[in-house]
This record gives sequence, C-alpha cells and structure tokens, in this order.
Amino acid sequence: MVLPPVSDADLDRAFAALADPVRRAIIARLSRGAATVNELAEPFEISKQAVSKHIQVLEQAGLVSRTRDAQRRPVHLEAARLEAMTAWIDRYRLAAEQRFRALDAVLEHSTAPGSARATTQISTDKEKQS
Amino acid sequence: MVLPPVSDADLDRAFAALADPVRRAIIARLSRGAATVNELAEPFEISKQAVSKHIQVLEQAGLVSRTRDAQRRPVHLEAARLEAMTAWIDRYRLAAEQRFRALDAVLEHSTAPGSARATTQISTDKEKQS
DNA sequence: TCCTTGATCAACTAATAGGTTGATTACAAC
DNA sequence: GTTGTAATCAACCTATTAGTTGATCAAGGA
Repeated sequence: MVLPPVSDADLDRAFAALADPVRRAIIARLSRGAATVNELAEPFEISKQAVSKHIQVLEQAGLVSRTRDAQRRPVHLEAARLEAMTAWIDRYRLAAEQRFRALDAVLEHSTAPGSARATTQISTDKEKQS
Repeated sequence: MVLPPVSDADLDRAFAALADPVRRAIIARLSRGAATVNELAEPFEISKQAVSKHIQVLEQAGLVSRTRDAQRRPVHLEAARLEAMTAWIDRYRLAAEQRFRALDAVLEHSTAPGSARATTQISTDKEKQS
C-alpha cells in the first residue's frame, strides 16, 4: 500500500479541520458509511450552507472525498489522512514515553535521598510525569 | 495509568493547537526533553513573545505543562493528551477500515470472477445504494 | 416544458488568531 | 540597592473563520 506524502500544510489543514466539534461529528458519522450533505446537516441546528462549508474544509484537508450520484454528492471518509495524523502524533508521543521510561530506570538505580541534585531539570521532569 | 476524561472542548483546543506548524515543531522539540521559552524560540524567526503565546495555547490545550526553576519556566510535553487525540482518531479510523474490509469481503464473493476491483472507493459507492 | 430537490455560490458580519512593539514582573548575581 | 536575564502583560493590527441570508446551478420526474 503506497502512502502519499503528507506535507506540513496538509497537516495544518487536517488538524485545523478536526478542531471543530461539528466537523468531528461529521467524521464520526461518516465512519459508519457515506452520506449526503442533507443527511449530514440533519442533526445540526445550523444552516445547510454552513454544513456544506464544513465539508469543503474537510475535503481540502484530505479527510473526506466526494463522488457523484445524480444531484447528490455523497461524502466518503478518507481513512488514510486520519492515519497520517496518528502517525505524526505517535512519532513524538512514543519518543517522549520512551524517554520517560529510560529516566525512570536511571532513577531506580540511583535512589540517594539527600544527595546533591545537580540536575534539577531532570528531576522536575520525573516528578511531573510519573 | 489513570486517564482523565477529555471533553469536547478539550479536543477542540488540542486539535487547534496542533494545526500550527510552529506549535508542532515545539511539540517535536519537547519530545526530546523539556526546554525553556528562550530555547524553544531560538529556531524561529518570530519574536519571543509570539512563541510564549504559542506555548500558552499548547498549555491550555493540555499538551504541555510548565514548572518553575528560578526565573526559568521549563516546558514539558504531556503525552497523555497526545494519546487522547490518537484515541479519538483511531476510534473512527478503525471503524471505517473495518467496514471497508467487510464490504470487500462481500464483493469478493458476489462479483463476477475475473477481476477483483473491490477498492474502498468503489465499495463505498455501492454501499450507499443499499 | 415546468417543478422539485440537492447543493453550491456570493456577499456580508462578528469573533478569533497570529503577529508586532513597548512596558512590566520575578528572580538572581553582584 | 542595582543590574541583568527570563518571561509575561498590554495594546494594537491584519487575516481568517464560522455563521447568516438570498440567489443560482444541475439533475430528475411529472
């Protein structure tokens, strides 16, 4: 499976798109299957035009795509872009967690209360995260 | 590990926070260890005040926290909030992928033998008509 | 053809976000 | 005390965004 490259600007748009509760609800709905604009607009109080704009934002973010079916324009979820987002997050989340575990292991072996704390920075990290 | 509840507004702020390339770069830097505002501001062309604002945004999003060390206010990554974001995304991404696989399996058995074109795009189109 | 439905386009408004510069707070070293 | 350093506060500017209403387009169905 070939994954297309995801640029910095792509991530900008993808994260910004999911920063809105209406758009996240649309994503949640689409995870159960494709839907038209009218179907997607039904649960919300806002106008159909506003929902159409939200879908455009999601489409430009690469999170959804649209096909054609007579007058209808069914919207589909693009799971690949969601995957690219988790890939970005996990890259740094896992790096940080691994660093914390390594730090815990070090402190495990040097439990010397009262000794000089030359590394206030590191010990602060430990206290905050454990 | 105790995971605190993450509200809708929390997700709003978290996703909006990662929608900015400067803030994503800050997260990437912090995954290698805590840093001060001056250290974080160094790679960027923008003013230190602007970086300070970015850190406030990340802090209000629950993605970083700050401790105290004399005049310095070292910034730490909060991996738990990153994990909450991937949890949200994966919930719907995996649901969609599972649905696609199930549809592919159906098309595998019902379509004429010869060419298997049960791609996700086509399967969603067919799914809509059911 | 005319009418209905699905969806977008266009223009406008109010609120928010990212950036700037200048002043101010908090702490430490001398 | 005075000075130097780390960081934030305050005021301001500009661009973007989410929402509105009204008009328009595109495709079927009578």
